[in-house]
Amino acid sequence: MAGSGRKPSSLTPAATLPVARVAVDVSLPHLDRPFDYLVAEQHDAAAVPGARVRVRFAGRLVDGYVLERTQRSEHEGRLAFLARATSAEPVLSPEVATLARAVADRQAGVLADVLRLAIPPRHGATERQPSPDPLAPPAPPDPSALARYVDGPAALQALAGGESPRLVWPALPGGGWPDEIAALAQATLASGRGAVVVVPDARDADRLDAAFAARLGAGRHIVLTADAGPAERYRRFLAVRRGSVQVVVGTRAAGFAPVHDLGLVVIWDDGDDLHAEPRAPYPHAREVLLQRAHLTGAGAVVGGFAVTAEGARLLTTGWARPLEPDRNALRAGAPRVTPLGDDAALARDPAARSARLPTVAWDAARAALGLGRPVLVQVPRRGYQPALSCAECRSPARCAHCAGPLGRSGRPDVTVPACRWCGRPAADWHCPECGSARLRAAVVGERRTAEELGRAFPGVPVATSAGDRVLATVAAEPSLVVATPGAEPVADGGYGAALLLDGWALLTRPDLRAGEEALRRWFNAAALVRAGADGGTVVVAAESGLPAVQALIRWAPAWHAGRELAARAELRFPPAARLAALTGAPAAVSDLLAATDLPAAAEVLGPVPAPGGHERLLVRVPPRDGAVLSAALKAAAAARSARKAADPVRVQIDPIELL
DNA sequence: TAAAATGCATGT
DNA sequence: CATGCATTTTAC
Repeated sequence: MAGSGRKPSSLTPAATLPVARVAVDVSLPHLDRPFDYLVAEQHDAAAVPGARVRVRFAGRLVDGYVLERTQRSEHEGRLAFLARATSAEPVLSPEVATLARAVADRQAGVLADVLRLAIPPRHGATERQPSPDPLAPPAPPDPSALARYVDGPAALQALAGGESPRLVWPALPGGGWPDEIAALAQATLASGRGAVVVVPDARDADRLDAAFAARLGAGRHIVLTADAGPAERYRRFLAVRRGSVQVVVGTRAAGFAPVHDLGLVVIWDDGDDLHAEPRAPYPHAREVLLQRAHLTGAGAVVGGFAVTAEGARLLTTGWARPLEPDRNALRAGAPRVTPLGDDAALARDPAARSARLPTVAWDAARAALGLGRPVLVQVPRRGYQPALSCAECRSPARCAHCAGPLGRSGRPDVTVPACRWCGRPAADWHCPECGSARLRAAVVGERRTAEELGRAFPGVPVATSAGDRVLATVAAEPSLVVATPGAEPVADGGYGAALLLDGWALLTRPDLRAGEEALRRWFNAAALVRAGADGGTVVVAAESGLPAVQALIRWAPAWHAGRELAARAELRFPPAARLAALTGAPAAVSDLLAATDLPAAAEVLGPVPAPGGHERLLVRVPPRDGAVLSAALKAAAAARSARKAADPVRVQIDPIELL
């Protein structure tokens, strides 16, 4: 102290609320809590709750957000001053701060990682520009906008009246859904509240953009997707945060959009795995939005042509109610569905063998083309991993111990199939459905469909839509449109027919959502086809006895979802259980597991080998223990990071891609 | 990446 | 067993 005067003496703390609680941008689990700093007079005005700041943390300068300003600190030691107040823009709203904390907790992850997903990078020049003035609330929509659903008009009236209905919405086929979502947002706006709508990809966001502009007029909604540049992205984010716009449409990160007075969250096609965030802590947009509705008391709509098992569970727990289609509207709108029968019949069909296009499908396509209408052909994507199923009845092969999917790591004649979850070999496997002991690998999709179709229908133009060359729309003219699932263009007036040729490749995929996922893709394609009364036909290359095929024929998504949920409950799969996947170096995984205070009901499956010399281990608990499990895993990870354990372990809650 | 805490060699 | 210097740890 006898030396030169030190810098704290040159700074004066702010007169009131001199302490800032700061969420520092540090991903270490044991440092995932607020840290207190003194606010110097010169930073007093800018360091408001929600503002970005820079602080000296363990020697280095890091970014952070002010969570709150307080008079005193609980911290025993000396407080450092904020190094600087980056800007006075309160980008982190209290509501989003609470949401991000809850999401981090559920995912056994760190707040800083969630905030990185929730808040776009700052763009200073943009921040200096004003955002537009907010518009007055619009008139509520005519309740008839949802007249095709039994309780649709009532739902709109409830939203307009400030209530918060929670709905699972099996959407009617056709192109009406973007306007129906726009009507839900309009009703919410009429109550003075805002809405957040999350869709799987930018193409769906574009469709909603058009529908919202048509229904709400200009300036009432904003699109938040990843593809805008940094300045534009920040400009739109600020317009939302400043309250200029109360309706947000976008992809998964838009689920965190800081909409003022949130009244409604909507997720469209929640079974699409694009809703699963690939970056830590791997939150799923549906879970983010449901958590948000829970925390804020906002309404929630889980919609899509298909219904997921998670959606069905919201109904069985009573958290949500169904928004049921009117029976007449369904009968009038759904296409006619023809299953192709078993594949023994296909094998005898010479047309199927030569052109790979069964006669039934060929006839349906020719009829539609004859009426001057386009035909959609859905083909599997390349690269499905072969999974094992019963050679007789095609049921997926499952482990007798934990019901995980069976796989084979090497040649069929030398290796024994083993469970991909717990690693147990399944040498004496027998099919629980039919008793057969023979296994077969899944059918792998073919790629030459477009050329072959061109030869089968000479003179008819063939377009493809897949991968990075995706078409948005096709004209109401005779053409063949070959598309992979998720890349189907919308046809003006609807397709005359759709041929769903990927039946077995979809149904025997190795993940536990195979049936649900196959049906979801079929529904999404079939919804683009004209109504049966208008000649619309869907041909599906799968056996009519399968529940997924039955659900398509009867257009009964909720029925299938209920069955799927029951099946998951039987097998103790999510959402009827909570799973945590721990992946990393073998020693690190066992170290983390040993440090975890597991709930009594926890079941440990594995470890099994994972790519890169890693191992993966699963922990399964009943749903009610989900929060306890996440907290225990987080605590164990914190203990590891505190003692500087080198190799990391990835923790994923209910990971979407369980092989 | 800065201060504090701890470790360690050196000289009495 | 102080002292000075190097290394490790903490994290406001």
